[in-house]
Amino acid sequence: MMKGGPSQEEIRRHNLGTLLRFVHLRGPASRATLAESLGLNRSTIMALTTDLTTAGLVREELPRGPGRRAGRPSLVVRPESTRVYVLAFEIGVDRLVVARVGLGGVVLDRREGVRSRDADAADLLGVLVAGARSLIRKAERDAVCVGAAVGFPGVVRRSDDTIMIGPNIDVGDLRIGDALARRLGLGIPVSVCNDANLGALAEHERGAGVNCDDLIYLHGDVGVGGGIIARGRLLGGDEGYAGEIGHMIVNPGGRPCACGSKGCLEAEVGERTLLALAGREEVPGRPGRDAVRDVVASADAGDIAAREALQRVGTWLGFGVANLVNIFNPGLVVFGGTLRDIYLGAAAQVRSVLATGALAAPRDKVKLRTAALGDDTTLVGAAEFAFAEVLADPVQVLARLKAPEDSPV
Amino acid sequence: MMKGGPSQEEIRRHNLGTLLRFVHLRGPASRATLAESLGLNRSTIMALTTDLTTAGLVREELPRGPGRRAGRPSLVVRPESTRVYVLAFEIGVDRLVVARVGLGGVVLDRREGVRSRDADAADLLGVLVAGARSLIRKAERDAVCVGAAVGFPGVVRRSDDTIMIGPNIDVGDLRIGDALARRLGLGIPVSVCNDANLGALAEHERGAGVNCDDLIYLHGDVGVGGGIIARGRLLGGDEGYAGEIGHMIVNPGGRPCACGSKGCLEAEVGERTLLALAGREEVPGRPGRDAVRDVVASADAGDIAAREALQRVGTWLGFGVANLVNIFNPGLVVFGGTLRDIYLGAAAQVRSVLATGALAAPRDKVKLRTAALGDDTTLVGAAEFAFAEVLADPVQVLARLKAPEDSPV
DNA sequence: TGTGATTGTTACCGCACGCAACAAATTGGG
DNA sequence: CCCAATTTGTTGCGTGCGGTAACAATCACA
Repeated sequence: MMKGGPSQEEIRRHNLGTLLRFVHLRGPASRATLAESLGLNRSTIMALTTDLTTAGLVREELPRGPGRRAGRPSLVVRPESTRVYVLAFEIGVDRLVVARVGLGGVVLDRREGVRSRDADAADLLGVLVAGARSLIRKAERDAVCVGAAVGFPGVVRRSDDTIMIGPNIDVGDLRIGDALARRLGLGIPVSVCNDANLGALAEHERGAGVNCDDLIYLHGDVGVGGGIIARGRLLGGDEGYAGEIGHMIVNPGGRPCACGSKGCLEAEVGERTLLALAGREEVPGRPGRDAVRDVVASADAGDIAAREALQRVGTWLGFGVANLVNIFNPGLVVFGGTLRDIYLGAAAQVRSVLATGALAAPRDKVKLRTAALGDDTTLVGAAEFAFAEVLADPVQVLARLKAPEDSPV
Repeated sequence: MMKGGPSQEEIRRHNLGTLLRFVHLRGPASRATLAESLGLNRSTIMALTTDLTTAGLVREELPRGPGRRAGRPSLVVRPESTRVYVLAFEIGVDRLVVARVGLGGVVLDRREGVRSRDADAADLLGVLVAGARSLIRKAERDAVCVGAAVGFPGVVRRSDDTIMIGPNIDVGDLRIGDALARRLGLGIPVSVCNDANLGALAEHERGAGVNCDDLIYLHGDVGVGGGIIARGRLLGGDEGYAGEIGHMIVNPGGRPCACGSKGCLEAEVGERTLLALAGREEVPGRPGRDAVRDVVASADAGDIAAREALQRVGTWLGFGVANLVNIFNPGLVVFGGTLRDIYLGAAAQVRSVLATGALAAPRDKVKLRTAALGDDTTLVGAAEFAFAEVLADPVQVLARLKAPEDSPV
């Protein structure tokens, strides 16, 4: 049923993780604040911060400037942002990004490049590896990489990080996580995760949903993806495929979708459909994002075709959101990627459909927002995903990384 | 952020709860089995069982008959099924049920009655209270009631158990949980929960989904409801409304639904629609369940209209399931209530639509099953819901119940 | 009847956290 | 400039929980 090991070690692990996560997500905090927030004793907080300091994960400093209250000033615990970092990769349909993200969520350095839609897997890997190496080279001498993750626009199996479908990027049978890990040679695994799932994670932890434990993130690119945060955690489902909201059938018998079905949300509100409805041609080599923005701008400027296209797309988006609201009762729905622009251009229509299509009770309190992290949702999500292991067991993970010669596993 | 209290007590609570839950769900088990399954030491298991025995929650006995292996026979820990029980209420559209369910999940005693569809809230409460009192009277002298819960076919807010909508049962502004608790006078709160949510819980813990931590339960009655189990826990959403799958719009612009929208799953596959499509009239006073069974039987016997009605309903059900599979990636979808009969009569159609409407990856391993608990899903779920508190903190809850005069809270 | 195997029982140990007392650092007032 | 009040760092000690090990109890089998 379950194996827990000695439970006292688990308490310690849990408390170390909670403390580290606190300063990672909410920034530097005084020991007093930590004791208050975590509900732990002063002495316990000291023991924990001492451990983390020894491990090199946090630093304790005297607060600068004059304290506002009387009494001995409390030591400020801050994450070692420059010494502890992860590699975050984003594989987009139109771009490739690699970033070095420090503990605390600071993007220390990044490399970004466009990607032509017919480039193959080998090109892709080469660019990512070269970018990562260059980032690592520029890092400080004593910096430690504690994780790495890739955001990918496709269906990814959780058990072995295998890409099952990559509708807009062909990677064949390649396990890009393993391939990247091998070629980087850092001795750390590279996770692969669906881009919209990562977006949900990012918006939940650092974006529009920091105060909401039940939210849905909808991401538009060439396709439409989604991620669900339930009870504060990303929903994976039985094999990690959960969140493929883009293939919810909102219009049975509607427009054909790349997945083989008809009337999927993706088929009705995707970039290509919007352009077609607005009477525009897809320009090869031009990022879809710009084209979508252009349609929204034209609609604002009075273009009838663009306006009708947006309204039509907004209607189907509204049906999709209504269904999600009924099924999940989220506190928040976040629109990212091209859906951000589409929502901004069709909010009234979306809300109108939602008003008739969703039950009053779950509809009453749900908020609709655009992604607060802009175009970095996937990247930030990948970084958070990569940090997950360290946050779950800070000391052990760091001990393993610092003595790679000794213990084989 | 969080308050945990002394962490060691939490460990104890957790282990006591885990042990009690084990024998509650999987039946009597030897100490040796428990030690193995929970990953705890013999001595720890002894300490835990001693606590639970003292509290009167379990009993330890020498195993009957000859043991099969050599060595000293291990004491068997079994739940005190007759001494510790909960009250489970089911408010159905056509029936009312009260049951006394013992720890371990045994239905010790029950009272069931039909309910006319125009009965009001006062009648309803009267019947339930009378039934419960009669059950309590017949119980043993030293039996302890440790919880109570009601399954209700409507939208229920979690924070205060208020019924927001009861489409087929009018209870006005009445908070039936509080009302029941007051009239029973047992000093224990009575929870109220959506019936299909409870069905999901029941099928997960004692039905078709015991080995599946990500499943969806679909329940058909007059309306259609649902419940989602994700990572082994019931999904509630922001306010507890999650699971209103019956109001997912599968057919935009389709049949009008009681909720005001059109083309909801409930409107397309509900009892009334099936009867209408099959050319049958609703007979006042006749339980819908029988009418649905009759249609399925007729279809099997060759009735063309019934067959076409089933096929049509099966198509929409298939679209609904396909969407759920794409969004959640469940390992299992369970059909209960009238949907059990409908699925049995239209399985081929449902699977056919699922095959084209869901992505290959999540579709590949999902299983479709009928409810293993038959018509008792809601009742069993209510019992499990009522047991939740004792299982979370066995000793404290029992201590509170045994000394109600002393501590005010 | 004796032997090996398995488990119940008990005393003891390590560990994590809370508590309380004391030292240190700061603010503010006389 | 000094002192009281306040807040926090630091340290030693106590409590409680689970693990370990040794011994006693009970079974199957030869």
